[in-house]
Amino acid sequence: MRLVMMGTGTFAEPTFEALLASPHQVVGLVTQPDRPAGQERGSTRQTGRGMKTIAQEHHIPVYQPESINTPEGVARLKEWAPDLLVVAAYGQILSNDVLSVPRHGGINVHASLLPKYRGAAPIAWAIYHGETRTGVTIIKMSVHLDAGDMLAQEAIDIGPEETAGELEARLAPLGARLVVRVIDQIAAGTVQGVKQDQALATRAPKLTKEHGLIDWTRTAAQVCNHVRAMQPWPTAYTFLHRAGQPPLRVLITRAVPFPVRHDPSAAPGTIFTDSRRPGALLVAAGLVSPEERTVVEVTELQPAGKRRMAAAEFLRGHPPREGDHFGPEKS
RNA sequence: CGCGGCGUGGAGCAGUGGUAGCUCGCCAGGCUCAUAACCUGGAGGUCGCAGGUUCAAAUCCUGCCGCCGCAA
Repeated sequence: MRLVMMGTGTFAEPTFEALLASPHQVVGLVTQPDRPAGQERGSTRQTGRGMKTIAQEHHIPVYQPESINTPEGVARLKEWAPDLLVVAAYGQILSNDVLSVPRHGGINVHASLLPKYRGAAPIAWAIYHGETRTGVTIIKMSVHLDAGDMLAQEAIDIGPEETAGELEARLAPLGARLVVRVIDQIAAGTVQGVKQDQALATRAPKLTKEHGLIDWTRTAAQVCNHVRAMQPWPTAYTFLHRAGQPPLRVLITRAVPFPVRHDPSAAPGTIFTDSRRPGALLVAAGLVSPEERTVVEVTELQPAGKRRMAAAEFLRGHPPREGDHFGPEKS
């Protein structure tokens, strides 16, 4: 079959490479336009090789429209005369006109166990809500977001300390395997779809920076899920409040629940240490019962303008004083 | 020329014109049944680099290099 790949980012790469390795013919790549890429900064942010680079290595034509849902976009797709669109983390909703171009329409690789977590950030929201199991679903695309019939699904466990970035890295190859299987079935005419149960559908909206703000009144487990879910982007953050000093923005990059029973009268966000845990930065979190307040151990963080550091290092320069606490910018 | 923060002994920080300091680590010794323990002594910095202002600069000014955050 003649395939057009539509996708952006590291999640799409394994799928793209699997298509290229398959007997099917990849006739084009549609990906997001190049955004003005900031300065190179030594740090190795680029985990993937880039969809565009992969396409060029295989001499696949690339199309990067601001919107694919224009007459021009549809025309370009028609020129490629695809039998099927394969979509993974493309970032644009496809119009009916676009989906009507190929005779088999489009299929989407979605990183959740649909119908749960429909939307742009299924991995992060699954972790945020404390799920212990998630997976990949291949769906027939329809005009309604992530609501089409399910063509294949496979589940995996989520590690107790696994971040969204780590989980994505495991889900991407899983999706690539599934999608190739589904394409073979479509080609053979043996594919079978299963309707989604609308009643079980939940939303996983696109993340923004504001989603990173930590609410210390939630329980320790919830705060830690939040931290994992926001990693590596947009990253959980809070503000360090000290007497006589302006709030210091602090990114929290790793945190685990610390199983101690803690004084319920201590306010959420209060910073303290414990002799049983030398070098540990502990933060009071929300109540789980009137008698028990849970505690978060922050193990890695990044103060504004500084590099990422272990909690023990941070404590040397910021020894906790009475009244120091984490919280929103104003408190 | 997108905006901003920062570069001070091995680590993290304070110090904004006048003898370079704190916490941790390290070395030596002491104390203790014991403790992220405590006590004593010690090593380790040309305060990113180069100019300038000044009697005097980590501290003010200019340029450069490097690191980081935001915005994309």
